Amino acid sequence: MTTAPADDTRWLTDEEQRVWRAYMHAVTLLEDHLDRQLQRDAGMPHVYYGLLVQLAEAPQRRLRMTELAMRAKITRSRLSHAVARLEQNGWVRREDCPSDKRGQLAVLTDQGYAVLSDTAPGHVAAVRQALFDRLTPEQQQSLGEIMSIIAEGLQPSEAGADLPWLR
Amino acid sequence: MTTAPADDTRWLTDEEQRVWRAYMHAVTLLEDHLDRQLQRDAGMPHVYYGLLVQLAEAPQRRLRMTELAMRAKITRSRLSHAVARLEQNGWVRREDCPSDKRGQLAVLTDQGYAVLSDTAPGHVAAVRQALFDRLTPEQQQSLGEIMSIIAEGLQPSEAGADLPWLR
DNA sequence: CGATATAACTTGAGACTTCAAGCAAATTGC
DNA sequence: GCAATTTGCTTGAAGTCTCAAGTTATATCG
Repeated sequence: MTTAPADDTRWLTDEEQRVWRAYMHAVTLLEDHLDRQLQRDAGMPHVYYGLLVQLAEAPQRRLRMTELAMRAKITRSRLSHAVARLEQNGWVRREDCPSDKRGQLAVLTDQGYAVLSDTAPGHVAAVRQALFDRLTPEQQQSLGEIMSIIAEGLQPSEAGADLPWLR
Repeated sequence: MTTAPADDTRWLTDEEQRVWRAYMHAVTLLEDHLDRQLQRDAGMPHVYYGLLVQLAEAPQRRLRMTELAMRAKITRSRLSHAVARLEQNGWVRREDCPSDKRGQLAVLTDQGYAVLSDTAPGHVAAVRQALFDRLTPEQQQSLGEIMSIIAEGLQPSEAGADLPWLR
């Protein structure tokens, strides 16, 4: 005779299930919501918008490709394609890196900066309406702590994720 | 003379910025992480996996397309494409709805169920490792409450989002 | 009943992402 | 110094998602 296979999997409890589903629902709904908002008002998806924001904050409004990819938590490959598109829009420009001939700098153009200025208020409003306006200060703080923990755990002190050999 | 344009935008405070960025980082890192985990171990992205889970839980392991789309928080269109792919894998099958000739049922096949059985433990482990194992019970509860609030606010008591006229 | 509107779902094209592979420049290690 | 490795970034193809438009069936209503 055979014995039933041992199920030593620690399945999620009912309560954990509820938390996990609420998380998934909120996250997908919110990302969809912001994607639509920005596609409509700024003509680009949320990720691309985030790239412009990073550039706007950087000194000289420029960043090395790899640095930008790490800050935005996306792969280099994805960034390459994204910048190509943003370049076509005239919102970003590429420049050769003076110190490293392999390197490329993504530079926010004046036009790109203008788009950002025009659309940022609407975007902030959307974020407020969906998130901050609905949470108490305690919840906001709690959310920040929790998300920091999760993010930290997922970063092998690395962001590229283009690098399969790490992990 | 002209006056400077009034900036009545309620920008995010530094603290709000921190929360918002932590949120974005955690969410993108986690989704990427699970997408890779499932692509590697189950041969499908996270969303598709979620569809199989929904079907597995449904009575008769079948669901109307629209119902499935709502539960998974995706558009009907996206679901159509997804089911087409899952059908090719032999994990889902379409059936005509007996009561409504327009309707379609997505049915989880035995093969689909098997894939789920095989890969669920690994996936649960990944979720635990990334999320639950890192949070205190209080934080887990807090996360559940916060995410429920956000999700609720984003659902016009509707999930389709395919429906521009709502909104 | 018949016209009109609505609902369920699909389709195709274009945009975006991923993955593996590729190229060139910089770095490492004898 | 130079071969081997690593780093920085790009590319193309295949997969996925969005958006608008299309089809068929049901519901509404005068």
